[in-house]
Amino acid sequence: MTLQVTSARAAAMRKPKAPEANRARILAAAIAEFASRGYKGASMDAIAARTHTTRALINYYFGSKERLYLAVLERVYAEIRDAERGLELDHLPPAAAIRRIVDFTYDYYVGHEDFVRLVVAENQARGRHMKRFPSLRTLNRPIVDLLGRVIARGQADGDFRRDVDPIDVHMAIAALGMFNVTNQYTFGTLFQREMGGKGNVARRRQMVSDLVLTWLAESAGQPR
Amino acid sequence: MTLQVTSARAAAMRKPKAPEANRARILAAAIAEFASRGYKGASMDAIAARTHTTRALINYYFGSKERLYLAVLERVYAEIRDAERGLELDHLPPAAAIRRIVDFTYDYYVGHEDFVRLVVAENQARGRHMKRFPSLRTLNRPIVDLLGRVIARGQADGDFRRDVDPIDVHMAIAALGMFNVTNQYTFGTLFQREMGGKGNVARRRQMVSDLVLTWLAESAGQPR
Amino acid sequence: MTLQVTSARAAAMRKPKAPEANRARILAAAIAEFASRGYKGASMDAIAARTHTTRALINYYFGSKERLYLAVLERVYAEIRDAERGLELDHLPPAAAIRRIVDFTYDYYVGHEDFVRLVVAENQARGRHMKRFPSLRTLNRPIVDLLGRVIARGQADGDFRRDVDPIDVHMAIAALGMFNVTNQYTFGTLFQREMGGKGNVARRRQMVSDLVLTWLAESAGQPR
Amino acid sequence: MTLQVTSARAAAMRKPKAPEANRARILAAAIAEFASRGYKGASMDAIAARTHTTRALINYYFGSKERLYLAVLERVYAEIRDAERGLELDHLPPAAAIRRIVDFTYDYYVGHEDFVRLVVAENQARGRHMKRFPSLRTLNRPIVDLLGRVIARGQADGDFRRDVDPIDVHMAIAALGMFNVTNQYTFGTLFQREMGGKGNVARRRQMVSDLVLTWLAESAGQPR
DNA sequence: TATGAATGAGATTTCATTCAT
DNA sequence: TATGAATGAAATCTCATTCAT
Repeated sequence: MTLQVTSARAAAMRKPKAPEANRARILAAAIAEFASRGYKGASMDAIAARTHTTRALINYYFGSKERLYLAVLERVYAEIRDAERGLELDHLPPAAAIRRIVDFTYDYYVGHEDFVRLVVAENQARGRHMKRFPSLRTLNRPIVDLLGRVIARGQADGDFRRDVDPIDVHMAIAALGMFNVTNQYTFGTLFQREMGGKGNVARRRQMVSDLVLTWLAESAGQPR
Repeated sequence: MTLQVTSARAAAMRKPKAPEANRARILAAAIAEFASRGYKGASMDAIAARTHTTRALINYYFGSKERLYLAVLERVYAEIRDAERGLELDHLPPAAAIRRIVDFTYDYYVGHEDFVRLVVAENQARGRHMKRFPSLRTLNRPIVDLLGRVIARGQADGDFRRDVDPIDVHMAIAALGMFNVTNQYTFGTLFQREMGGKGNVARRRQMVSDLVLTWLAESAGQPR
Repeated sequence: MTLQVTSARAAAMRKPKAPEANRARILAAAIAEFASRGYKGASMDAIAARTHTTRALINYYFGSKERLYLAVLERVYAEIRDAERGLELDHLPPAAAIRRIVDFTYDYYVGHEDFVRLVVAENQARGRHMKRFPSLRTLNRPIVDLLGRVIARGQADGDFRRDVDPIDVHMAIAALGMFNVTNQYTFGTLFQREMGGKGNVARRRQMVSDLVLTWLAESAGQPR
Repeated sequence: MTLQVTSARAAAMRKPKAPEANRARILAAAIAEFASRGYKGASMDAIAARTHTTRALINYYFGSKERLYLAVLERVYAEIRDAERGLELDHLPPAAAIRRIVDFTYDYYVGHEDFVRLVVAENQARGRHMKRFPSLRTLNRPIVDLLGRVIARGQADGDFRRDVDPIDVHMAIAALGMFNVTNQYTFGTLFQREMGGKGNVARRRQMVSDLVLTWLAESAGQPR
């Protein structure tokens, strides 16, 4: 930013300091910055400042602001996929497994606001980047398969209704969990409700399980 | 930019054409622009161009970009409150009234993406404007009172469970309805689901009613 | 500034509230504003705000920003001329009369910073307005005649040197008095001296008299 | 202004030509511009035009208009300090040394109107920048020490009065010298006097020496 | 591999002035 | 006599990107 006038600059001495580490630090800073300010609001300079590098270096590593943003999206989706893969549900009865999935999802959103904000930002951008870059289109999510297996077990037990699409269930869980984070400011202000990670998180989270489980249990075992 | 000295400039014809109409057109264009691009991304020039006016005129009317944005927020919240007030539910049985509320809310979001996007943008900005301007903090919403009355009737009939907070119910309805719009791009792409106003809207909307009603009906009439 | 949209505006009722009083208030506000911020820095809006009028009205009264500024200059020079005319010196011995002139001038500058600032601003503008408008060029100042008479009396008494130009004396008095006001910020900061109306004003003022009187007295009564 | 989307812009040839020279040219142009038009009146564009660079480059070098202005102030004060340091007075008798100081100061102001105008402008701004930036507050000036030594020698010889504060003497010299430059337009017009570098500069300058020296000599050698 | 230098586009805001009424 | 409406011209600052080294 500031210019230092060195009359005779020594162009020779350069200190190549672990490019991978640099890259990782830039990516972490970019996640925070894009999550915090959105794509347009994010500043390459701010990211450079957070990492003690320069705009030029970031462009050198990632090519452009947009490609950096893509790397960010890829990273946060990879992380949630990894986390979902860690869920062990097979030893749980179906209803308990559903509660486990809901709790995991709800808590993940509460604990990873950056992820939530990035997803929202991408939607506000109408999925522009996701559309243009195939690498982001193929990201599927383990959570749907897990849900599918649990639901099947519940149906086999006669505890869950029969006409259930796992994606619908995931949508409901995600919607209820995300709203707690995404709309915390307007909803909290308008209705005097603590939201996000504040207030009675456990209670709000349990309501999500209850909603899903009562719906799954309805008419189960009855001819339709 | 240019340094040439325009000593005496000839000001061209002015046509003062109905200031109210101008103001209204500017506000409408601002709603679209802010909803489409967010606060930072929105351009005063774009709004001026959409309305065949100038940046200076917009500042003359609204004072600054921020105040224009506030006028936008106030307007869209006023509109949804007005719409909610138009709901007539007293002649409907409780369960039907709930369905009516859900349908109304769901359809309002689908039909007013601008509103949804503005709410999301304000949340992404961490409610900065809502915090700073008292006029936006006092906006309450009729929907909660309506819900409260319907729930009370259902409880009186013994059809709804007893421990129900209307704000919780509104939160669930809003969450499920908003997600359909707010996350349509990422969710739609990742799980190959048509979202927003596309695909089987009625089916997704009905699932919301079902979720809420099965939850409301649970344990009703039983001692707790 | 703000726009109030009155659907059907009553163009009839106007309240003509003493145009002269308005004009005077505007002029007073303009003196303060131009003195405070300089010609370029002064804002027509600020003047309008100080007087609860509008930019348009000011232009209506004075024609333009420049003509308003001219009226300001004329006014403040008229005021100092009037004040100078009030000086009664004939009954004082020459040396005392000189002290009286110095004190008056010094105190006038200290008590009328607006005047001083306007004079400085006009000089910073290289006398542009004074040059262009004849009405400002003819402003002479009674102080020089007063000084001339006092000096003549002192010379007649043999107390003052012979080769004295009253304008030179006025220049010295004005320079020493103005500097106290005009350079108070830089000089005060750089040399830790209270200046302007602060600190030991009487002492600084007396040094001016002393300087002038010792100079006037030098070689007096001696053949040259 | 224009809304057209320049998707991929072809950046033209750049010629990085000696950053130090650029910086120096910008600073020189800034001195002239700020001195000529004051802080507010100065235009970054004008400075850019004078140096065949761009506003953006100036911001790149100096950060902002204000910081550029600070660099200007620092520079001109550094220059006068350097010039003052060059004065050699020890071989001169006290009275002659005083004349030398007066002549130097008077001529410096006449020959460096930019410096004088910048000092005046900063005072008109009420020392805002000097206050805010510590680097400008610590600027002291060698001239006061020089004066102090000369005065002490004169007192030791019994030629100068005893109760003398060198800062007071400098104030008088500066006031009389600056007035010749700062008020040249109004004073010259009102009293038909050539001022600044015009007219009988030597005569006006000598009057300053005379004033100071007669005052310094007064009561010298007498018990007080 | 890395970076300082440089740039052009774009964004908001201020402001004096003018016109129709 | 007075004013609301409207405007064009500046002015500053930010920013992503690129080039030469």
